[in-house]
Amino acid sequence: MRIAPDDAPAKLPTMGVNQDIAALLEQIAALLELNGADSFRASAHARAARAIEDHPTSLADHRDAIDAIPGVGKKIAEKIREYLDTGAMSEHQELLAATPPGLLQVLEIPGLGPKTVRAMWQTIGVDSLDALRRAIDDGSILTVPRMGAKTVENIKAALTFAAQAGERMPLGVAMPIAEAIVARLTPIAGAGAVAYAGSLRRGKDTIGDIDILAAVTDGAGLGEAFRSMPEVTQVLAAGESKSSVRLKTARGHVVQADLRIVPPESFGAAMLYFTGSKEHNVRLRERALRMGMTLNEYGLYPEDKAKAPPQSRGVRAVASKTEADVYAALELPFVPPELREDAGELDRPAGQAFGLIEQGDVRAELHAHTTASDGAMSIEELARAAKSRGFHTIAVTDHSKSSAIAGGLSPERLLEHIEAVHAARRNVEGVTILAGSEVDILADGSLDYEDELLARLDIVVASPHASLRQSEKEATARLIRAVQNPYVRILGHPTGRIINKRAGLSIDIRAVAEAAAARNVALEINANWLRLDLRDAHVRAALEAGSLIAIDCDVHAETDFDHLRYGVLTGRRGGLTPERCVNTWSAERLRAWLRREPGPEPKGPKPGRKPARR
DNA sequence: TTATTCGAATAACGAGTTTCGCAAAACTC
Repeated sequence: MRIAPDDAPAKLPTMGVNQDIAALLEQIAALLELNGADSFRASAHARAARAIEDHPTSLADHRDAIDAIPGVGKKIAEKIREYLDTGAMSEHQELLAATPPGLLQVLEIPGLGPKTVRAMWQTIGVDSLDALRRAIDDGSILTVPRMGAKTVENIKAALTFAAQAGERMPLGVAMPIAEAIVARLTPIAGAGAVAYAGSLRRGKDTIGDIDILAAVTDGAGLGEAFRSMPEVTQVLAAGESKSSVRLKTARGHVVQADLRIVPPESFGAAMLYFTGSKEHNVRLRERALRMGMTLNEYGLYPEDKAKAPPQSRGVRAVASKTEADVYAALELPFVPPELREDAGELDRPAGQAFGLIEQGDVRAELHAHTTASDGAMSIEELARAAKSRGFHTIAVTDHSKSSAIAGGLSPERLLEHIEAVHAARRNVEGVTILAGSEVDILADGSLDYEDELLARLDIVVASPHASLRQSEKEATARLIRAVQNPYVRILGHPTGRIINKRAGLSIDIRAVAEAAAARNVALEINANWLRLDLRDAHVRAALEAGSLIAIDCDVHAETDFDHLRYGVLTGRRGGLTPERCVNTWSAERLRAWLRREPGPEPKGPKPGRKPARR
């Protein structure tokens, strides 16, 4: 189905057990901070929450694996078991009883940290966003220690910002904004370099704020230009080397952007620092210390125990100019930005490259719609567009009959459509046009067309579109049954999530990927930036389970081909190599895979007859 | 709270900017 940004919001969190546990631990971390507990205790809970959020298997089913997760120690493992047994964590309940729940929202406001929020609570009883607004209005907020007129102004602006900005911004919204800023600042930087960094460069599916780095000898003009861009609504910081602004784009997006200026010789070290993740940087700095060096955003320096930072004392850096220099000096392989998450990427020995997929490797689009269902192009227009992008193969996969609002094809119309594809082949040379279908996976895991009809297709993409609020168990069984259909080649947008709008199916990705691997079926990364489904953690788990991956743009209009970069970024975050991605294969290899005999029949009662050979 | 390393004690990155109140805390990435 065509997914556009203006789709009606429908927030329906259907969370898995891991997500529930992660949310609880996250909240415990915030509550600990508010109660003035040891900050290391708080951050330990936050770290554990992140680890569990991305853990591929449900902790409910793998209780013995809990202690093995890095960042989860004895105490937190106990709390998780308590939750699995009782549905609650007593420490969480106690903290909640001792802390007004509204304080958690106050803590979310940028610029307000735990110390300040706690002070406001203890001195004037601010216990919610409403209470905070009242305290601002009646001036009582000024009686809080270390609270002045300027801070109050900033809080007011932050409240407005939070109301406008809402959730984290999708990758596909943030990227063009960042590129526009870079394009604007580059001429001003002269010989210097300007680049975006942060979670955007790491390719995360959503972005908190936009980070821009400039490497120039004199940055005064650049900082000024950045702060006076027409979209800027507020300047948060205006230092020599650092500026921070809030801006509102012409399309109404509200976002914070930071500019950091460093001397050209520090560009690599600064890119590392500003790209993050913070956790990755901490590991790098710890490693540097163990090797007798210290790493900051200006470079990697010999550690000499002096208090003042080395760059201010004219100490010569061991490495600083490029990221690769710094990694090499730390005896590490160059880590692609997408993998810098402190998720084991530093365990790889130097000299062993990651070999991740690149956009140029992709030679086929295997999920596209035409005017026959809800696409904007005819078959021939689609084929020519694919050819102009350098693809050797394009699959026409219009919707099946149950997707009525998307103009799904009846069996009769599908037969006609197959003929139309065959006819188009005669008119468009130089690209292979596959006759396929994006077939709905019904709630019970059966498909929307009979096997006899599926047998006539070159490729079947099976996707869930409805019943997206099933339990994890039902959803997993549903998808496994779908990949076991002998004609299915790709499992399309497996969870059906829409970023910031719909959580989608919660699944045991490992079980689904194992079933797919056994049948030689590929799991799709839907590259549409509102989907990015599979998501990064799922890709990693799928690869570990031995599954193939497809990256598809789910093309409905010509510009949808441009989404490919987001799908590739997501694949890279999951550690995807070209070999494991069917879209990178030669036309011959792809053809052989599509025509292959299906894998062994699943165990247990057989759902259907043996497939006929096509 | 976790991970690590002298196994019970210890460390857990590093810098810029703002604000408040005149040196230092707080916050952010």
